[in-house]
Amino acid sequence: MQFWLMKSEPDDVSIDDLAARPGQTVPWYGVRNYQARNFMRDAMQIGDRVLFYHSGCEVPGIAGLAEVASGPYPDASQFDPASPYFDAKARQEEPRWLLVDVKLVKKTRFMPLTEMRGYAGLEEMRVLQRGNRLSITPVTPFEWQFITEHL
DNA sequence: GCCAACGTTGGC
DNA sequence: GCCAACGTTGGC
Repeated sequence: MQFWLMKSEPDDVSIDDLAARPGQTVPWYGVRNYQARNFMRDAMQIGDRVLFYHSGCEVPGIAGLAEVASGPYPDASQFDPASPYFDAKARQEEPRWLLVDVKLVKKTRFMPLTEMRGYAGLEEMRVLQRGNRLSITPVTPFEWQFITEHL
């Protein structure tokens, strides 16, 4: 079992969007970074736990807990010219971009990024490192336990 | 809106 | 294969 942090822009998909559809899975579409794609393709397992993080918004931070609900499969938005995630170089027979389904475990208390930065225990956390832009980052078991205990 | 950081592109 | 230019992310 591994742990991850996955960023979503709430204007796109928010924790409340997931909470409004209990039990349903959502495809984690739109990842267009190879490192993040490779985490989904090569490392994630069904049942892995996920910190659902709101980014690119007024108050960024952790909004809930989710879990990986599928293996990797092609992200349909890469083939859709109407989508902002369209990739003209992607081929149906050789998709570039993959995704996994995620499902909400629970909406939690909101833990702002500023609070996360205040915990000495989270100093090493990948998402808090300077210049980090990866939308999917691994979380250590210690960090997972620390955060869930403080939610 | 600004800007630091980083990834990608493309000319050579 | 190098690297400058450019685009994007994302916090502030």
